[in-house]
Amino acid sequence: MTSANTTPTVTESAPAVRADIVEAATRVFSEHGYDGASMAQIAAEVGMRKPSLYHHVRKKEDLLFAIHGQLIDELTLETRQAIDAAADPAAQLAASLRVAMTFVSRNRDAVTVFLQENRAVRGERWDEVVGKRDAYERMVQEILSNGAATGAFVNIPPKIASKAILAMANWGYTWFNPDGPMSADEVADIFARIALTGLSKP
Amino acid sequence: MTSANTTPTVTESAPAVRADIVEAATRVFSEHGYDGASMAQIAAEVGMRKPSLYHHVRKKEDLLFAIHGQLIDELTLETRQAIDAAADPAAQLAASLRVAMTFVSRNRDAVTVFLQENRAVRGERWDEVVGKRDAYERMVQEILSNGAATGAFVNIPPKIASKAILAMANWGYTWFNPDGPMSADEVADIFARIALTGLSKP
DNA sequence: TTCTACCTACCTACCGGTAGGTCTGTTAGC
DNA sequence: GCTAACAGACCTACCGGTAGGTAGGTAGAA
Repeated sequence: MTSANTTPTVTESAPAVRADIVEAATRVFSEHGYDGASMAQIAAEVGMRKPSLYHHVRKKEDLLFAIHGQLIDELTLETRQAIDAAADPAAQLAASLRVAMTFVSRNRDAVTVFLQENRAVRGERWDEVVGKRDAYERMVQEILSNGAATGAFVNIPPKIASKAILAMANWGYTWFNPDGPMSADEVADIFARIALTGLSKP
Repeated sequence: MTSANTTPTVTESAPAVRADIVEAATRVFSEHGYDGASMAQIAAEVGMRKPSLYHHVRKKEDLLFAIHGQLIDELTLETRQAIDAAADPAAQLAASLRVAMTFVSRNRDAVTVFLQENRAVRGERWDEVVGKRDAYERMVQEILSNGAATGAFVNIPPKIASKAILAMANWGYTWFNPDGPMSADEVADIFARIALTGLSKP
């Protein structure tokens, strides 16, 4: 049994097919952008005609919504687990960066869509996703303020510092190549080194 | 007399009007994305009808091209000057970050287009822009390898480290608000602190 | 029979871009 | 100084094409 939708915005149907469609949409959106992609392209990727898509999906926007929701849920879960398993703020920060970087590496297309196609992410319908996105960022901010409280980190506004740290991992979607010379873990360790040393007290 | 174009890819006409159009396109592309934006919207922003636009611009793509070219030229120039005016690698790195961050702050729309709309940036026509973009990044990489050579910085692959550093500034386009509580300079100084400490030897 | 999953055919809206005309200010010839 | 030609800048009307989405039908499984 595949996972049920948290918000069933879409006509229920064979969940496996729907997952295939979302996956195909992820690839097509990533390559052509949300506006540049056509439903016909997505349909072709799944091996059906455009109108058949509408048997499983109500609107084009639903696909974008599904991609965003799925991604932020998975990333939040993985990060939460990594944080809980780490001993102190420094280890938590390193673990979060590692999760983020490997996540970007493993889900390049989805991350590309998530970070690049948020123009359409507006209005009531999206508040849920935006809220989760903020909650994710708050997890990182909390590590930073805990670290500042215990004296592990220098006293820098967590809202700004979190931007710097997440930027490193997020930006990976523009350049990181999983088949390149370095693994996501190796890159993450370098970034963690910069971040941890950069935030440590002199 | 206003400045002549470095590459006259577009029908010459009153240069001031053309500049207005590029500026309008920057706003509209930034808000709706390249594919989501229409020539009619851009025309309306300048106060004319769509067909009149084509008196000044040959194709929609020319506008994107103009935005990219203009931005990378300005950013490169400003960064070059800042680097040349700084004494040592550490100061150069801080200065570059400051230039990048204030640039993002001053040209949010253009930077948004530059960083977000590069799907269409392919083919012969764009090689020039891509080359300049790489050259910009190489400037930063050089600071890092110089710093590693003089012993100011720890020995981290400059290609990776430059990604981390540029990420901080670039990512600013997604969140930084010039009317917010902190100035671009203040944020840049924080980032520089993280980067410099993060790269310094233990 | 009824439901699911798919199809062909089609609708409306809008896109980038063109054709071709008009208005206006500048210049040339007398 | 007057007029005729010209060119730049803009317009309305329109084209071919494609987009998202719908109508309505069919084949097969239960």
